[in-house]
Amino acid sequence: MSSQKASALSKPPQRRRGRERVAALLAAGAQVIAEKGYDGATMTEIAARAGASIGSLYQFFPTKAAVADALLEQYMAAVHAHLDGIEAQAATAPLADLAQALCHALVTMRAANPALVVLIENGTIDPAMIATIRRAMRQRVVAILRRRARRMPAAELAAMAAAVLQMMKSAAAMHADATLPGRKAALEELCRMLCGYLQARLD
Amino acid sequence: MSSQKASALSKPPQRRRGRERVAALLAAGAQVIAEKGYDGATMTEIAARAGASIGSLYQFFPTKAAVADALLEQYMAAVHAHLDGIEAQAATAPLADLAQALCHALVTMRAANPALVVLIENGTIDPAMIATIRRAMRQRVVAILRRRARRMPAAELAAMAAAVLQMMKSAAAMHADATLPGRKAALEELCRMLCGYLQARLD
Amino acid sequence: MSSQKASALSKPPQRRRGRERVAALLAAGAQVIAEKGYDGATMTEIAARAGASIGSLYQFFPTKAAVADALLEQYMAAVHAHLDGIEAQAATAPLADLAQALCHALVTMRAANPALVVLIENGTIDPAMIATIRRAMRQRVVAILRRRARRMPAAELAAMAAAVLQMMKSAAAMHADATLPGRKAALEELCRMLCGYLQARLD
Amino acid sequence: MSSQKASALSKPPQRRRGRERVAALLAAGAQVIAEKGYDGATMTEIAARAGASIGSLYQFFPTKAAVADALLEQYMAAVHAHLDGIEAQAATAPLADLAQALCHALVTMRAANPALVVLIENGTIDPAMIATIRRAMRQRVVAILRRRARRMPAAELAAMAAAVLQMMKSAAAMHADATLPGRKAALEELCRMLCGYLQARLD
DNA sequence: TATGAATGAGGGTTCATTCAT
DNA sequence: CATGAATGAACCCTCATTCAT
Repeated sequence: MSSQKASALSKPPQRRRGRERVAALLAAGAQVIAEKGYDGATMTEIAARAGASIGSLYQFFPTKAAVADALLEQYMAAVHAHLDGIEAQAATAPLADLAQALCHALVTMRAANPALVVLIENGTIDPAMIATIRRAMRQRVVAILRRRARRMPAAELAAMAAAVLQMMKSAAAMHADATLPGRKAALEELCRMLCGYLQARLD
Repeated sequence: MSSQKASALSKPPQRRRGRERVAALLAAGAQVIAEKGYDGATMTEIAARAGASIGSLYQFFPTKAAVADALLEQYMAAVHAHLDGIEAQAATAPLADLAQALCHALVTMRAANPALVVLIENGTIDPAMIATIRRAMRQRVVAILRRRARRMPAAELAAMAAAVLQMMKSAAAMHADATLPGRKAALEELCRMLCGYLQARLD
Repeated sequence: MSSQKASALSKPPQRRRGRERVAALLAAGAQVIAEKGYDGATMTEIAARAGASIGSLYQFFPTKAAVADALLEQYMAAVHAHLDGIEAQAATAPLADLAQALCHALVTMRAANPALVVLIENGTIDPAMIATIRRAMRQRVVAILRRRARRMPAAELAAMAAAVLQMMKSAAAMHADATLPGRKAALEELCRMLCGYLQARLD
Repeated sequence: MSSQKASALSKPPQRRRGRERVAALLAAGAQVIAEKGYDGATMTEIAARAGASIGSLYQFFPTKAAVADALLEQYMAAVHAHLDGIEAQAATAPLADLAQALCHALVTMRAANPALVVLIENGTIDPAMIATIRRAMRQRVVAILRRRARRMPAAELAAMAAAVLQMMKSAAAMHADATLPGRKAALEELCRMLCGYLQARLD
């Protein structure tokens, strides 16, 4: 979003005290946004929930969008770390396990960061940034799949990856829907579908 | 509340002029909400885009939420009509065609009613209403699948339906993502996955 | 309020149907105003409660204020009729009875027309009209008292009347205060005070 | 809610600037409400008349009602302080003086705080709160009277107090009615009535 | 004449953001 | 740096009143 290198922070904090503040503010931001959505979240409440004043909040995040950006950054780092783990085992693990791992990946992330979806799904965030995020995600899945399909043409791989990624999102969505009866069985069903697909396409 | 079908309208229009207004307002509402999301949409803009005054809008829709409700109602009617068609052919059509039909179902609906997703996905709408809608959708898919799996136990059918429904949503989401390169191929891939799954489970 | 002779009606209704309408509208107006106050009352609700359309309401009352004026007129007629009765007996009745009658006068009126006070007390109504009403009331009380104090100087009589009028209002206010414990006893106390005063001054 | 006294303020001001603002806002609120009534008073106008922006007003008063509540609180404090003075002398002062003091009490208060009556009389304010206020007032008058009627039974005392309180209100109302000719004489008449009553009942 | 629809100024309230201490 | 206060555009919604059928 910013033209600078990365972080959405206006001035990265120098002292320890500052770093703690930022962490608290981000945590509060995640909470509030998860509860009320991006539009519903107020800077005032975020600050309050972090035990800070609005002034303090604005010291570190010059904009409401900056809070969201920072959260997104943080989240994406976690997601990528998680995918690193899967990629490392992708070449050797049984396909069934790979399917499981993929299905669980976003489930875990979403459960841990309920604000994630709100930020990505809702149209409020800069579309360019979500496009970037999506592209990165696809590339990660491509990389994972390539471990099992060394010579598949790039286009085909890309299509597969897009499909698989959707499955991963589906799993997360399903897991998050508390009103769904038999949620566990349904998740397994989804996983089975993915597994069958992978077997058909990769073996 | 009323003995009639329900409708979010405060006072259903009685003159022709009124009925036209309501239609225009609803269309405008769909447009604006699709463009800017529920929170981003403004009653003032909806009215303006319908060529009506703000007072006119409120004459028929007592609340911003009422506009959303009315849209949802309208959309769900369309979706159900569409699913009726699929259900009618479910027993006889080849599985591949069924898979196709399912994948296309929400794609079509979403393309025709871009506001739908905004309303269902964003947390702003009454959760109870969404739960109801979801339940209805699941039942529809269950009904469709049952035509091909007459004796499958209910629980198993339900799990399958949930998975299939997610695929339908995935297809719609994919179709809507303009930034996805090779979107057509990816959609086919998704459809293939669903088809393979149905064959494995229903035949 | 209007420069015409009297009634606040825009066009006094000619047919019976019309007269019934006006009566219903006025009754509805009284109800709504009593419940929600003048500002809180809406023309729409008044019309609805009378089973009429706003259009219809405006046909007879060109303005919200016109409704109030008409009610006031109606009320004042009733009050004056009531005072007529008291005046007729003022010369002969025992002082205690006179005190009683005076105390009850506004109590009765207020109970029968709860909108009265709202209209007179709240500053929303044309002050000139209230002034007129108050003057008339004072003159009525003066007339009543004069029956028992034939030669009292006018100024003294006026002062007495003003005081007595306040007692009458006090009684009505007390009677209307549902939260007052021992309301009945308190009212009697008030009446006793008035009685004592009348005896001291008139005998 | 807070452990402190209560106050209708959302966030009690902490800086001097804030405290001054609140005072100015309250004063403006009193003015505007006195002039136009509670419903007629506008938050915008209150803010403007205090030389503040509308946001500033809402910083301290979360609601229009909160302004009224704060005023009421302030007024009642003043009234009670005034009654303290009367109560202190109630035991020793001549009855005529006591009557005078009582008659003047609300006259003074009302003259100093014209918004008081508007708030108490008009039905717009939370009825529970006025009930509370009324009860408190009655108890104060009871306490005053008890100084002169040590063994009067509670019920009788209560009835007397209610009557006396009405007299106090009547005096204030009379004093406020600019259209009343011979207002001074009328007030004296009222005072005389009260005095006579007290002599009859307390001596 | 009766009715439903149309209008739009105005009201209360919110909130991102900026300032002064 | 921290904090509380200030600002005002914008929002949702109401309602007296006027029109057209």
